[in-house]
Amino acid sequence: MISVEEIVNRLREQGERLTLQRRMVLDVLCQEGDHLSVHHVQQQLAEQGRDLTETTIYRVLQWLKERGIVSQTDLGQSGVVYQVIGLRLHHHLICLNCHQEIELDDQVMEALRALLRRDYHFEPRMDHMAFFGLCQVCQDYHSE
Amino acid sequence: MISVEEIVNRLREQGERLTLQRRMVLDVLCQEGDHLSVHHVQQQLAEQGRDLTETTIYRVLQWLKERGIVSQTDLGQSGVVYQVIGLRLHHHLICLNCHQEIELDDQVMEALRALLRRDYHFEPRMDHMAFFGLCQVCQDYHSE
DNA sequence: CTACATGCAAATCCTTTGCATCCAC
DNA sequence: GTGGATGCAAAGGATTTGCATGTAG
Repeated sequence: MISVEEIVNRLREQGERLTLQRRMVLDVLCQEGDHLSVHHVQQQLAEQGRDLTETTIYRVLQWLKERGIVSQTDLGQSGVVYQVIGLRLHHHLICLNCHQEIELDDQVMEALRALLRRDYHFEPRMDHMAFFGLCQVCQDYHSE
Repeated sequence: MISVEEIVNRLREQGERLTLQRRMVLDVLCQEGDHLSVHHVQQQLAEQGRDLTETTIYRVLQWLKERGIVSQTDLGQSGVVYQVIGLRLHHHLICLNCHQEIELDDQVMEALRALLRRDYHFEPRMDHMAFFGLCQVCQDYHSE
């Protein structure tokens, strides 16, 4: 489990500047955990009476992403979402037809990761992927 | 190898309406093959003295995508590109740091495709993927 | 003939930028 | 004190929409 304290300490050790706004965004990310959009982060904070500009949220999330703290995922119709890396590691299968989102265990990525490391000397950052295709129901329907 | 004729015939058999504009977009996609953006398609056509509105290009590409004729890929910094599926099948590794793009043989996707089909009854449409991470040079640099 | 596709202009959505002010270290 | 972060307003870019007109089947 990952806590805000843990992340803050890690960043401080790296000599990063910890502002109130950065802590606020991290708070929400750790509380909510899943699939937070920029707008969603702002809403959550507003409900707690803590206001942040969208601009700042974009900048903080970008900053966290560059430091490997959060992942950024484009879920297609559901937009772009952010998530603390390591907090409930998983991925998604998204149906192009009915837009159903199926959750995918991280384990399925291991073989591909290993292959990319070994054969391409590439260090993948596949922390929250979205794969598109057709779910079983829509496959059957399409082939009728 | 896939030709415009072949695609047009396939669509006609499905009862799709074949307009001049749709043929024009298909022409460019089959001629150029690789990584065509909406803007790029428009430019290519303009050079041949054949003008199309961006709106129409968006609509045609969307239409082709829904019918499984073209793939749509977000390459990150390099934007969104389209490509005829089956025409030089490949994928990309993209460095988050230096933005280098490494080409990836389609073969590496087979195991994951098989797993998604078998364990999730999901028919993946992974025809032109982009995976992000760090290339060897940037890994070494980052760890200094 | 008719339903569907296109062109144009305008709207919309998401994200970034410039610049003055503020604050963490 | 000072460099970097924030807030605000405005710009930017990509994509979508409404509606009149055109055209494939």
